[in-house]
Amino acid sequence: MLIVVDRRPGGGMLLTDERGTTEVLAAELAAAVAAREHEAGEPPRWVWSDTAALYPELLAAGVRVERCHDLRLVDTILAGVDGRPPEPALARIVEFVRPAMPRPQADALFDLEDDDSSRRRSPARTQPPAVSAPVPASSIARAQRDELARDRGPGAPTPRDLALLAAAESAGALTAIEMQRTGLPWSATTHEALLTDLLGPRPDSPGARPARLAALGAEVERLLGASPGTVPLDSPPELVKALRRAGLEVSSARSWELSRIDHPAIEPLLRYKKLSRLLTANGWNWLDTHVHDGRFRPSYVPGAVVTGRWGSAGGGALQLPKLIRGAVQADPGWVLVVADAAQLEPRILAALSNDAAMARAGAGEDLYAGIVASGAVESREHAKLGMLGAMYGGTTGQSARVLPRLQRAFPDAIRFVEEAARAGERGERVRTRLGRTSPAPSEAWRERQLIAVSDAASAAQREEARSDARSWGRFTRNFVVQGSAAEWALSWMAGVRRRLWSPLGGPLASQPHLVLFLHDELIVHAPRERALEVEEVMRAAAADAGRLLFPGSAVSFPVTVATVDRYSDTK
DNA sequence: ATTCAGCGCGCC
DNA sequence: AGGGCGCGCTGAAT
Repeated sequence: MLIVVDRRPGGGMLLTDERGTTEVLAAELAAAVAAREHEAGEPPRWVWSDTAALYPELLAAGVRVERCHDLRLVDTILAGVDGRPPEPALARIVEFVRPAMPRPQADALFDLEDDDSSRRRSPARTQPPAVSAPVPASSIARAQRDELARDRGPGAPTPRDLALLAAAESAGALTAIEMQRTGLPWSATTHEALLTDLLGPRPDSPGARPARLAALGAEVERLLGASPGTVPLDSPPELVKALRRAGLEVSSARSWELSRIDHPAIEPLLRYKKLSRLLTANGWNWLDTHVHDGRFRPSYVPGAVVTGRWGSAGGGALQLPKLIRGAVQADPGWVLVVADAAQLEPRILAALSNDAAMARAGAGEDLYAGIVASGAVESREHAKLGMLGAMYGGTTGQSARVLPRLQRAFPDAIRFVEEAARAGERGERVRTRLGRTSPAPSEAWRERQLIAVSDAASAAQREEARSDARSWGRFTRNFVVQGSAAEWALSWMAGVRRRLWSPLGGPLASQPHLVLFLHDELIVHAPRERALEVEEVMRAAAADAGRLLFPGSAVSFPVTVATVDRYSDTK
C-alpha cells in the first residue's frame, strides 16, 4: 500500500492512494493513518517529496512511519546514475513543503520541535503556505518508479540494486528525523566536570581564557623568550611568524609539523592547541547551545556527501571528540548498546572485489590480525596502514612500503581499487555496490586534460593535468569503497530500526531506539532489561546487511557490541 | 558591519 | 604528492 503525501495548502496533509486524494487536517492525521493501516493490514509506504520537511510534523502529531520513499533523495541518486540534472519539478515541491524552514543556522535544531517555546519564537514557521503545490508528488512518484525500474543494460545498476538503495536511503531519512527528535542522552554535569578538570573553571567573562589554558600560554611565551601576551596563539599565520622570530623553522602551525621541532616550547604549545580546540569546539558555549534537557539534538543530513555518507549540522554530531564521549550517558535504568562494524571498509573492498584470500583473512573478528596471520605483513599496524593507503591512494611513507606485499597477497582487492583510480584518471564515473555513481569531473578538469595531450602543451601544463588526474583518481578510488560502506551501514541501520520497531507505537523514547549513527557505528538507548535483545538485533542486522549487499559472498561483517552506561566505556 | 577563504583539527 | 566531511577562528575583502 502506497500513500502519497503532499502538504495541504490550508494546513494538514493531502493523502493520495488508489482511492483518490483525501484532505486531512493536522489534528486528524493520527486517526486517519491508523484507519488506513487497519484497513490495509500492513504498514503503508509513505511516498513524499522530502522526509525532512514532512516527517517532523507527523511525528509531532503522534504518527510514526515505518517505511517511506523519499523522492528528493532518490532523485539525487538517479540523477547521478544517469548523469542528468536533478528533477526541477521536485525542487519546486520541496520548496513548497518546506516554505517556512529557515536557513540552517545555529539554532536550526529547535525548529523541528513542537514545544511551545519554539512556536513563540517564530510563529511564522507553523503557518501553512498560501499556495498549492506546483506539482503533486504522485506524478513525480510515477515517473520515478518507471525510472527506477528501467533496464539500463549490462554493467549498469540493476532495478533490484537501485530499489534497495532507494529503500535504504529513505529508511535513513526517517531515522535521521527520529534521532534528532529523541536526541542523544547527554550529561551536562559530566561534560562540565570534564571541562573544569582539563581547562579550569569556566571563566566569568565569555572571551577569557580558562586558567589552565592561560597558564599554558604563558609558559609557551616564557620558553620562547617572548613577553607575556605577545604570542598570538590562536592565529595560525601570526603564530608562524612569532615562532620564526623566535628562531623556529616552521612553515605552518600544524600540530604534526610542530611536533617534529625540537624546542622546549613545543610541548606546552601542542597541549595548548589541543585544549584550545576542546574549548572552542566542545566547550561551555557548545554545551549552552546544543544540549538541552539532557539531550544533544543535532540534525543529520542524509545524502549530504557525494559518496552517500551522511552529514550533520548543528554541533558536529559526526565529529564528537573521543575526549568528551563520557558525557554521553544512558538515563537511569537504561543502557547504551554501542556497536561498530569491525574494519568495515577493507571488508567492503574484499566483498566488492571478490578477493578470496582477503575474505579468508577476515574470517575472524579482526581482519588486520588475519592479514598478519596470512603472512602478508609483519604487524597489525602495517596491515592497517597498508589497507588504508590502498583505499585512499596513499603514495608515501609506511603505507606505500607495505603496499607491494598486500598486492601479492590480495591481488583482486588491490586491482579493484587500482581500476577505480584509473577510471577516475580517465574522467570516467565509477559506482558503488548498489549503483550510486560518482559525479563527472568538472569541465575545467576535462579542459586541462585535453590541453595536456596537445602538442602545444607546456611541461607545466602537462604536470598540472597529471596531478589533477591523479587527484580525481584518488577520489574515485575511495568513492567505490566509502560509498559501498555507506550503503552497508545504511542497510544495517535500517535493519536495526526495523527489528526494534514496535507496531504498538507509543512515544519513541519509551522503548529501545537509535540515538547515534556515526558512519560505521550505531548506538541504541535501551531499557537495561532489553540490552541482550538489542545486542542480538545489532548482530543480526549486520548479517542481514552483508547478505543483502553481497549475496553469496564469503566475506563476513562482524560487529563489536558493548552494553555500557557511558559511551566512553567501550574498549 | 558582514561575508568569505584558508587554516587547522575533530571524526570516519 | 591521503579519501570524505563540519566547525570555529582569523584576517582580508566587501
